[in-house]
Amino acid sequence: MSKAARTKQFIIEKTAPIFNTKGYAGTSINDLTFATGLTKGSIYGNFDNKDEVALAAFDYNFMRVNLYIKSQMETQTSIIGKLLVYPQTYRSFLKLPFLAAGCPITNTSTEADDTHPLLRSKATAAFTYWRKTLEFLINKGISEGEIKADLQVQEFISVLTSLIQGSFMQTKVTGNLNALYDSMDFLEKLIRNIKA
Amino acid sequence: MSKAARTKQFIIEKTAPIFNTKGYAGTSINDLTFATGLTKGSIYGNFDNKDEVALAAFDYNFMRVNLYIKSQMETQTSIIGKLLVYPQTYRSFLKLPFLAAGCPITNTSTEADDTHPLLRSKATAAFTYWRKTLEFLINKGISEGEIKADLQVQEFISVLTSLIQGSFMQTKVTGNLNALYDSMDFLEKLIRNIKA
DNA sequence: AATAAAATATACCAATTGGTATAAATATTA
DNA sequence: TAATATTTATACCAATTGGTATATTTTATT
Repeated sequence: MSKAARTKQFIIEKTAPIFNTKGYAGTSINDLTFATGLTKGSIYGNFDNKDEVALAAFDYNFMRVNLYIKSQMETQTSIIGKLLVYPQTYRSFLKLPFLAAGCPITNTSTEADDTHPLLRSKATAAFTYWRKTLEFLINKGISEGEIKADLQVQEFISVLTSLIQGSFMQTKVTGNLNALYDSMDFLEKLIRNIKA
Repeated sequence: MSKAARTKQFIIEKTAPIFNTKGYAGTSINDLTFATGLTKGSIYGNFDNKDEVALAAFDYNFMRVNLYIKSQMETQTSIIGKLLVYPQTYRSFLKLPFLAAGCPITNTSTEADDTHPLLRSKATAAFTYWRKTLEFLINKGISEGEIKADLQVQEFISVLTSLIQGSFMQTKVTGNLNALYDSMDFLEKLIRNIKA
């Protein structure tokens, strides 16, 4: 790994939480120099513009959530067990630094949907990826006989993702954990209920 | 209504959609003059600063959604019918100008949760109000025998609000209506299912 | 160790940011 | 209608915005 690649990575890691917290419009180049301890020249030597840093930061934020979920799933053998990782992860978001500032998909979606096409397409791709992952898991569960064959897969996926995004956002802003816990309780019942 | 009051109202009405679309940090004073056709002096003559316009704009955006829901509920006699107004409203968001740029609560929540205490408390209050409204309706339904007496009211409210917020946001950013329709189908089943 | 290449810091740029003082125009009231 | 109060426009402010040219330092190669 060259020095340049390492610095680039360093900039991404240090600035990703800033973008997730303050948003794209709310984050200035000065914020980036402050977070990294580097100068403007150094940042513009590694990235063409603010956009590029923001896009890389989103990828990084999304990847961190993803890797965590994946690693937790590996500790589970059943499909139901793997699906339960989602409510369990978001339930404990306060202990997870990459979720403390909010879900990067939610944050990016609401800001970028009408303002920033590039970030928006990143957020859209993240949803697509998430849904594909769920689809693959559930279909596997169905073909292996663990999950009910008559499950309405797409509806189930929509409900799961909506419950997570909606309840997490609500709890983040109100500071009241109940909305999150209630919804995750409900989601866990839903997941256990699709068992064949 | 004095000229000043009318101008103030005019500024709020014209700028509210801008704040809802671009967010607080993404909206400049210039955007406000552009949207209103007024000059900076005129805006600062009616508001102390950008914050005040933003807060008034949020109130206005929230009120519009609220009034619409309320008016739709008045066409319904049963509590179940009134509850069904929520999924029906969000389902048809494309036809509703005040929801086309996204739900003001969601947009404000995700931007302000870690950055803007005043806006954040507005968003929190909006959630509290929404939940109280639901609580009142459901408890009325229970006492009148229309709704199951053993319903877990708080959990139901959390699930309802989360499904709406999460699915609407997802559909807004991906442009795919299915996530919204799926979740609203599911929510409608949930609502019909709490009938005594 | 010398040289070429890459990375970083400094100093700058025009444009835009939120905000203000003041003058001109418009409403309101006596 | 005249006087007063309010509302709006103009012109300005310092600070910050994203970005760049260039000089200096650091890294990699021979």
